[in-house]
Amino acid sequence: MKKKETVALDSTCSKELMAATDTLTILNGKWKIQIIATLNYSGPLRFMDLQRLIKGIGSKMLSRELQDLETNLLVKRTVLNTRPMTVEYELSPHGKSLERIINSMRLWGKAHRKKIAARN
Amino acid sequence: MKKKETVALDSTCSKELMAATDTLTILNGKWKIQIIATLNYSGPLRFMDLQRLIKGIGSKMLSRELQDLETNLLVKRTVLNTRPMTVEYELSPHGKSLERIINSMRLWGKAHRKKIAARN
DNA sequence: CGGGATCCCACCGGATACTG
DNA sequence: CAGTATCCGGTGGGATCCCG
Repeated sequence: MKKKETVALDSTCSKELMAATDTLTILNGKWKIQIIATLNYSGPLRFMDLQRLIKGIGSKMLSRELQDLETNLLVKRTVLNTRPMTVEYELSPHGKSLERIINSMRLWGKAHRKKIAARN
Repeated sequence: MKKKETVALDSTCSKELMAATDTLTILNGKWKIQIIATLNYSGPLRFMDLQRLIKGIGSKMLSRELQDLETNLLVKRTVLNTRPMTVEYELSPHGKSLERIINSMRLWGKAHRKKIAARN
């Protein structure tokens, strides 16, 4: 017997496309990629260290973007029992799984720059 | 003599990361991915056909997003000599080169949904 | 048919100040 | 140290109307 299709295939298959848009939305925001890349490169970092490493970001934005990433389980937040308090942020395995995609985007972006530059 | 580094390698190598952010920016906007995927699937389409296929988009947004994509050389716009006028849009080869990335994002997005759903 | 012009609002993101 | 509160300008995107 014939296996039933799990997804209705309309012309654009927008149900499937939503997953791509989800990824875009999660990565969106002025600092998300830098935060992820910084944590991926440097390992666990405290709030202030992140702010120092990511040039130009304010504490409000850093805080909000980290909360977004934590909500999406990409970043783990750990409060250390010290005085004054310190908090460590680190990429979760799920967060690290973004490395391949970010790298693809980095490569495509570089190729794209050349295309645009050659456009005159 | 020593070749000079073209990019200063700070801890996060933000110059390289910019290319990834570029890609994000180009793909950003509520409808870009749908437009690209629709053109990729259906081939050349007229303005109205696109609007019919992409449920919910208004003419203003469709127009603006298409202009963005055209500026970035992802889409080719062709005005046909008919009455009343018709315009055809199609993906450029450069635009088609996004297919792999969009597909990666689609797969990651699906995996991410499961992760989030299992979070309880 | 293929858009542009206008209005409108929600949200993004920066600056500054403040708190436990 | 690690944030939150507040204010504020800019932009994204929808609705509607209009034009060649």
